[in-house]
Amino acid sequence: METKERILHEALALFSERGYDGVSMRQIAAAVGIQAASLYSHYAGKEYLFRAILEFAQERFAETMHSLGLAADPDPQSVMELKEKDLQRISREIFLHLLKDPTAAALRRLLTAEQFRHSIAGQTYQQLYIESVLDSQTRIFKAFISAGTMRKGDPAITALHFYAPILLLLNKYDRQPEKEAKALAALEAHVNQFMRRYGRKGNKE
Amino acid sequence: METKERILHEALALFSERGYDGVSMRQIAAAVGIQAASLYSHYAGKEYLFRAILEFAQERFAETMHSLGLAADPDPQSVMELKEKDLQRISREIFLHLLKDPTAAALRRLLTAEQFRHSIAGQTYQQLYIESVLDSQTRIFKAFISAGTMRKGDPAITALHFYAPILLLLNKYDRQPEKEAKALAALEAHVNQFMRRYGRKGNKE
DNA sequence: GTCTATACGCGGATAGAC
DNA sequence: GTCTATCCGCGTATAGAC
Repeated sequence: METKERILHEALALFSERGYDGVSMRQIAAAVGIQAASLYSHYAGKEYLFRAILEFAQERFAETMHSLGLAADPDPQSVMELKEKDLQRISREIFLHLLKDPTAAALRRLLTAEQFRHSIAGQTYQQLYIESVLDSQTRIFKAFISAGTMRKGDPAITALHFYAPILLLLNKYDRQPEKEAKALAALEAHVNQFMRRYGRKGNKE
Repeated sequence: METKERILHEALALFSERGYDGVSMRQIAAAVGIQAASLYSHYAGKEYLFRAILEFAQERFAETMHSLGLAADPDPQSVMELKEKDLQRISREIFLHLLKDPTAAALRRLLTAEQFRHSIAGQTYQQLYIESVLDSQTRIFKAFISAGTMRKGDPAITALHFYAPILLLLNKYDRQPEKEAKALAALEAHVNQFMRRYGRKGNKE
């Protein structure tokens, strides 16, 4: 990996643990194994390094969503082909990814922590972890409702009901890595109860 | 207000905007109108001041919950007397309080931002904004389900379905104070759809 | 591109007078 | 309890040699 990339990853790891102001350029350089002055050959300053991390976050997030079949600009056809069981798979995959993938978890923590201090970080956090996911889910549920797979209801609120608990569980189990099994059980219980309440078959209850 | 209290409130306001490491003791002193050295007559150091804020957060939160009829250690009788319509009122009141009350909003933002850096802040965040609320709501829904007011289902998951969207909406509209009306409309739509899905009368759909 | 050396301000904190 | 004065380390960043 090139030095510039190594700097970005080491900085991300440190920032996500101690915050932007809690990490010095010297410490980042030490983690990379170079002198602090050398960082300035790659990034014009600490702020520029931080912005590069924000851009990296957006790229990574888009890639992840795409690989899970949740592109920001999806093929309408592919949305129609999604089934209810895909929701179980997708929610589980996205949950584990955001919880355990070191880079994804570091980015999420960093954006969460810095959202109020740097307006760009706030916008990025909002865009990635709230709006883009809700939009994506809203499209899916709209298709489900049209197709009769799900009960009628505002698709945006339905997406909120599906996604918000996932985000809260992520938050809750973030600091308790030893309870991963419990986290997954809670996630599954959430999705199951959601299906019973929102799915067509749920009316039998 | 005593100097010690003024220090705590000014520090809270500054920390919540710029973070713990983003605010110096000199800046806090300037906001209060004294010299930095004088702060040490009230708090032994920056860390001690921060911990005092965390303790204050717990007290304030408990008071707020109590005034909304959501004590941490509730009278079982009072829980039974809650009605469905109380949910609308409570959710609206707690939402507006956490969103707009300056002290409550500052505490929430500060704890959100610092949760990964100071383990005590992380515990406090988790305790206040996740566990205590979910526990409280779980008790209420358990009572509702027993009383037949609500459909059967895991009360803990039901609480998750009720509270998680509120927390997400709080997060979403935190940086958009001009959209308060929209935020309240979304909150009401959430609670309404929740009622239709979970309430007894919802079966008619 | 990386190094050493260095500039210079600001950080938390303390001493001691009033 | 508040002030002035001060300590000293660490922060970001630059200059210039290799």
